[in-house]
Amino acid sequence: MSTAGHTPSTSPGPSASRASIADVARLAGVAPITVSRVANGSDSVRPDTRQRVQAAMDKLGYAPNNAARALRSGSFGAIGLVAHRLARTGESRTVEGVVEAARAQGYTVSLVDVTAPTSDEVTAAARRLSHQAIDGLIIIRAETTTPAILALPPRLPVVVSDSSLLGRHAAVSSDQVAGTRAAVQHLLDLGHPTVHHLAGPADSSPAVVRQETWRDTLRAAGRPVPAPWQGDWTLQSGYEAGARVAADPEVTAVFCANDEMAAGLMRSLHEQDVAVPGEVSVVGFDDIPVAEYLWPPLTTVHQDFGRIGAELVTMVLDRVRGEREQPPHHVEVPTRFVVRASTAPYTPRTPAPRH
Amino acid sequence: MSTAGHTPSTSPGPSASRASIADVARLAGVAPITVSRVANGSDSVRPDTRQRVQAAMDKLGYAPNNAARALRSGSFGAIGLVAHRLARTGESRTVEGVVEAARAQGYTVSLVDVTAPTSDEVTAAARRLSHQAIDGLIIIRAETTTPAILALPPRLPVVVSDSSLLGRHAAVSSDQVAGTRAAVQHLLDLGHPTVHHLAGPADSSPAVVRQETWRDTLRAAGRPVPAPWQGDWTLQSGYEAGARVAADPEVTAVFCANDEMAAGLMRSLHEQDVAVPGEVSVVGFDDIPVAEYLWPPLTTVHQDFGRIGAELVTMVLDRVRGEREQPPHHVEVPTRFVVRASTAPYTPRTPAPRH
DNA sequence: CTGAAAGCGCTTACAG
DNA sequence: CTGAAAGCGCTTACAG
Repeated sequence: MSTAGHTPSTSPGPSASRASIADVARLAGVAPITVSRVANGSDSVRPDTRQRVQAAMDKLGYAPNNAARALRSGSFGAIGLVAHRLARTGESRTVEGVVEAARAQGYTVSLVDVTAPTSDEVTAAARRLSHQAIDGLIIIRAETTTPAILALPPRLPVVVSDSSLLGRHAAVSSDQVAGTRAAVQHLLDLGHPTVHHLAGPADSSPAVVRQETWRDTLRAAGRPVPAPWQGDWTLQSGYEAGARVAADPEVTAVFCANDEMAAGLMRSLHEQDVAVPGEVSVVGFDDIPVAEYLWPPLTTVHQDFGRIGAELVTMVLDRVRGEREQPPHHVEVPTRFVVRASTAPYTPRTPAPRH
Repeated sequence: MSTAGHTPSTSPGPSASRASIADVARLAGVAPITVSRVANGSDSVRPDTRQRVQAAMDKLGYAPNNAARALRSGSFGAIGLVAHRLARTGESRTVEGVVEAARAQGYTVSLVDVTAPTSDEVTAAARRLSHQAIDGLIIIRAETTTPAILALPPRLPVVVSDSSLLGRHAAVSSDQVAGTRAAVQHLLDLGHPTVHHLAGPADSSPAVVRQETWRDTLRAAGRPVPAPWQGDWTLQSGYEAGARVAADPEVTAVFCANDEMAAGLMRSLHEQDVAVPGEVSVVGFDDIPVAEYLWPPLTTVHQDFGRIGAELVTMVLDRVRGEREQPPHHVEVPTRFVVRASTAPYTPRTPAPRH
């Protein structure tokens, strides 16, 4: 390792001190504005001039200073992104979708996370980002159910992926209602007398939508609505719910508000020798990559997070480029119900306790 | 929804047109420089002046223009981050660690992804980011085994989390060697005659390190070294390897280069009625959140991605703040071997094919 | 503790 | 097709 930095640091490519537009202009024998035109791909430069400037840029390793460019032009080539707990599957896949779509449009993404999805935190994060020189802002899953008023910088185009802010901001969200309905109906069609629900946190708007739709679907079918169990999205909370499922032989079908809780639940049932799907059918939500490889493979509602990310970018850049402010509108990305092996036709459970 | 935008858009907080430092100075009756000092928290402002300026800033909803600030001061308050396939567990957890640590230091993160971790792609991404006005650059897992020369902008502090660039750039990485050794030794200690290996892609440097260490550990113990199987990190490739494991009764212990492949492998073995760990012990690498909730719970090597992210930020900001260029150094984050239920003492497998 | 002047590096009008 | 001038909004020296 000590042999590494041996040769003097004259790197092969760009020169050591950062070249400015004036340096390039001097070397090429033109005015700075001409360099600017070449750097920005303007048509109105003679081919030989362009070539001379290009050669000078290459020789000096010129890279335009984006701060200066942004200061003058008012456009930054960057989209701000506020996220919460971004290592979670849905979040990270959405971020990936945003970053890929942004790159395709020539934008980078400025990322800030919040420790809690409260409107204060989100507002502070947005403000920090707007200081960072961004053209538009995407907020991923503020998730709060209180329709918070975000005190965002004026004139900053904003798009959110949280349905709780619908009507107030432009939004992109999954069609949770259709997905939930398909999941619950699937279990009813298999003959289960009713469907139990392991819910997400009560302050999460997607969790609330899923719970309400589960309840409405049962009611529409004239089935009893059991009290839902309260989870918090984590594998651990699904695991803990397993004890209650195992203990109650009336429970033969469980709709979980996400795949992680379904995975935790299934593991708990395995440990207690309750057969899935022989005795209890389990359905998840999200279709995380591992869902297909759980044991048994999980029946779930697929969300297309990548497309949500791409739609968010499309919407925010539409607003960045559009002259006038557009009315808040809403794009709903379809979900897809995926039947695998964690659900089976109803059979009554043997009420005897096991060990 | 049509009732939403009813009240005229005089938002309660900031005024409609963006206020500059001159506007604030005029309102507060001070010079622009004084506003600058207040905005930057300088000590040398009298409390009453500060208060007057603060009031004016609040009234006008003033937010400093970061482009102008950056242009003048040469500091941008942003760290560039190049990532590949960032929705994967290790990547997204590392990104989260980076973003959290950066926020704690008052920095935002400018994120760009590459479609392939080649040196050309990474170089192009770094160049795009350097145009974006960043103070330093973090490259997550370039992953290539060819010690590529990245043509990075001069004077830009760079830290990578790829051990293949060690000695060339400052780096943070997991202690893969210790983790792998612990995993293989654990299986040998359980009495298995040898340990098979489901490897990661050959062009990935962590995959190569894990494979080499697996081989060295077997050799050091005087055990035969079976030909490794080739995977590609995906659940699917683990699942496919399952057919070979099931078909060969000599295989009683498999060290997988990551948890996803281990999960795919275990599902395949379940389907073929090969008992885990009764007949085949399985070990993974990474300790993804679901690992503990797989069936059976997966024995694996825990990597602390969050800490890797934090160390990356510490190192790059050290270089941003330091006057002189420091010699490339290397931080190795410890791994931790976690024994769960997918491994068991050796028993010979029944060679007969089943049902 | 406060300020007048200069300039960071670029691009927007305006000329020619 | 090319350029001289002005200025985007801030902060760095330098005074006082």
